[in-house]
Amino acid sequence: MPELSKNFDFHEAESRLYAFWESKGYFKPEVAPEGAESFVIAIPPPNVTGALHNGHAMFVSLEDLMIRQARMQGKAALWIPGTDHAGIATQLQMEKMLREEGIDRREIGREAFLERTWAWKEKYGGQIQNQLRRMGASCDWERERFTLDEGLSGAVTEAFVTLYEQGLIYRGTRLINWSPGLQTAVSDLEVENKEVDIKLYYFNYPVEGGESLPVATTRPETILGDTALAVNPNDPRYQHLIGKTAYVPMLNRSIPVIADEFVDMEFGTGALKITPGHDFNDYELAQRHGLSILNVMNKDATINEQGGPYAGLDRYACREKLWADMQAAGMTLREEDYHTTLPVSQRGGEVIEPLISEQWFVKIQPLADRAIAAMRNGDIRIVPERFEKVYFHWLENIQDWCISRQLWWGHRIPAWYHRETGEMRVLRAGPSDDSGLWEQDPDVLDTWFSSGLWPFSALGWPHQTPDLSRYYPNSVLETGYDILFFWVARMIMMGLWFTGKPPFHTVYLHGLVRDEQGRKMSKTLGNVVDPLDTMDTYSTDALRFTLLTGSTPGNDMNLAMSRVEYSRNFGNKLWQAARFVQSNLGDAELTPQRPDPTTLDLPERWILSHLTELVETVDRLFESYQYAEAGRQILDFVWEQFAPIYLEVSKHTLYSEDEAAKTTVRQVLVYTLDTVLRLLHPYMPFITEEIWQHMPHEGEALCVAAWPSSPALRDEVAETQMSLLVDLVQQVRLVRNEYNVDPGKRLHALANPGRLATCWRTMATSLRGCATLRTFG
RNA sequence: GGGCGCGUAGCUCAGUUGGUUAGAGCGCACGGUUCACAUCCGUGAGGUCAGGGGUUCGAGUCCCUUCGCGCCCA
Repeated sequence: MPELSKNFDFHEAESRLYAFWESKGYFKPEVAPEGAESFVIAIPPPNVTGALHNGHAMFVSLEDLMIRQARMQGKAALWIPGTDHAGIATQLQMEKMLREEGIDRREIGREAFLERTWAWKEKYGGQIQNQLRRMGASCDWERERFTLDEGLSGAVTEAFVTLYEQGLIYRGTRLINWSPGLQTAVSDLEVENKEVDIKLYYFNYPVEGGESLPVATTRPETILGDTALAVNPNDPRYQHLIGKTAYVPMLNRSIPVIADEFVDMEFGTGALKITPGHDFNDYELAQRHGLSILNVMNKDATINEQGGPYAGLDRYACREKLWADMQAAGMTLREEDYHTTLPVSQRGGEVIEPLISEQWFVKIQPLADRAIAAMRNGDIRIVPERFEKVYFHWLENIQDWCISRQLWWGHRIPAWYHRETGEMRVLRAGPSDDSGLWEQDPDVLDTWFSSGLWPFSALGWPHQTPDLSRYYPNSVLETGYDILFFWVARMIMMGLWFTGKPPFHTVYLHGLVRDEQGRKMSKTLGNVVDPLDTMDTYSTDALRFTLLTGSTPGNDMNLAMSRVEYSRNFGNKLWQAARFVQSNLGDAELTPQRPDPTTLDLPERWILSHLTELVETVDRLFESYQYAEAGRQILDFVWEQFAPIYLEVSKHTLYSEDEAAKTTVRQVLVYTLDTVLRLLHPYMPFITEEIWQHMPHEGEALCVAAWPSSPALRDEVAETQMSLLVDLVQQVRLVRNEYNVDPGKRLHALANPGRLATCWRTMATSLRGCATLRTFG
């Protein structure tokens, strides 16, 4: 067996070992015995345009840990890799690149745009996969999928048409969230609320008979779309105006004054202008009262012809001009500073405009009901549990899902319209007649519609493939809590609906990776830590171990480089311990078998007792997903017990002439190190594999070696006796320190061991070594 | 407005059925070059576990409350 080098050259080893594993097919579930229980994770598919960031590093570390442990347990472990076409994100990136060439996408048209995007994807879309490989991700790359590939597109069509046939997808004209920057509808979830300081504008709304009603608004431009005024029926101030006619400022359009209890008498002036075409509350109120709905805005948020003289103005320009005109007309009262939240686009950041528009929706309640039930009856659970409450709250108050997007990059909606008759058909295969009169809906689907199918579409659904029957349902779904609604809840809804089974039994949610001060990493703040740099400096194993031991489920983690450095140092400690073991094995043929308990002396009984405890603790912690604590326990064992105590004590025997004792100690060293390497492999796959290959081992690779079972060598007597000895060493060191004795100087020590005399006598030599004593007795 | 999380040493974090004297790393101070490791070893300083109240033989841990920070939902 070649000697271990003085230090671990991780740069060289990482790529070599990864290539070795992959070429051997270890990442494929087929390495497990036929009929083995399966363990399946579908990767949260990164954006195809993406580059590795710490969020990816976190999920890779966790999922690879789970997969590697399952593989070692003999399960058919399958981690399905893939990428997401990420509609909006990718299209924006492509548009930007075109702009840099001076091209507007509309100039080249849809076909050419898609062609270029595909070409770009083929050329550059692969970098994230290679970065996942660098992280050590043991995915089955032969099963890699892309959400826009043929199979998955088929799944999307099947899902869409099925829901349509079931009456759960409909097309309708409704008030939706419109992103003027992206020029598309977005779902509720893609709208974020941002706190802002703006103005609240007070003015007099003219009412018939020369009267007026004072009203306040934050968006004066919406006045143009008012179709009613509302007051609270119990408000004595405005009783006399109910039922009268008011006149829209500057347009003089007649609108009614109505009464509705919804109006808050305390807020503003206690009177409300109703703009059903541009406000969700007003829209509902208008439905209740049968008010007309007026749209005064174009898709680019300029005012349309309904705005009369203001037509063509941008919404904010209109706000100023209209207000100025009203001031000139003496209708305004005052402007107040006002703190509130505004809806902004998750992607573009611009203010979202509620707009009346014809879109496709999923009638989601029936799907949500099943998703609620599956969580309630325990078919699915979330780690940590508290997120179940969040999940229930969202599903119990869910709104229909707007799934159409006015983009080009995505799954085109499988609906066709007849140019002449206007007839619409929703079809799996497109119109059968080639009259050329059928035109496909130009819109594409929300990216999350296809991601929602991922756990089964990635396995071949709707076809009953062998993979689908073998690996669905998946086992665990691991991702960040920030996409619990976007992705997790939707996978559960879709999975239950289309397959009748929960797509996985456990959802593990991790937190955000923040910078050392707990700030979100962002390019503008300049505090982004590139995991590729971290791996270059400290190794992949160090980054993984840090992420895995530094975070608890559902909680954010502040990533401190000092911790990564410490993890790197831990790897070195393990490496050096392995070098010591290796260099003291002699010529004997050894295997990593459990040592024969009858041959063991105190130190051996002691270390194996702690090893027993470690294996059992790690197992228990793994079962409850406490990977951080488990990792720290392994580190503690190596750094507090195995290396500083057992290795030191073992020298006494190893450097002696007692061949039988030497064989026992070597056996214990090999066995203990082997067990530690197995436990640690899911955390630090590279360094553990490298050491393992250089130690006596059975089998081809640690990657596919068996997960350790408990040696069942707990020995409390040995633990107690040994800890007394360890204390003794510590006391001697303390005394030396206190009296400033040269650490190299050998001392004479006297002790009265009482009934521990025998035990102490056997240990005398070891103790002399640890405490640098000349004599001890 | 409703819900959730966090607050433990200067900094980053552990501490999951309540149980000895609250732990670790980094940093700091002091001391160490022979035989695995300076990516190391030894010794040490440093904490009203955010504040207050309660339950208990016993609370960092459970309950109530206040304050601060953050997140989600409306």
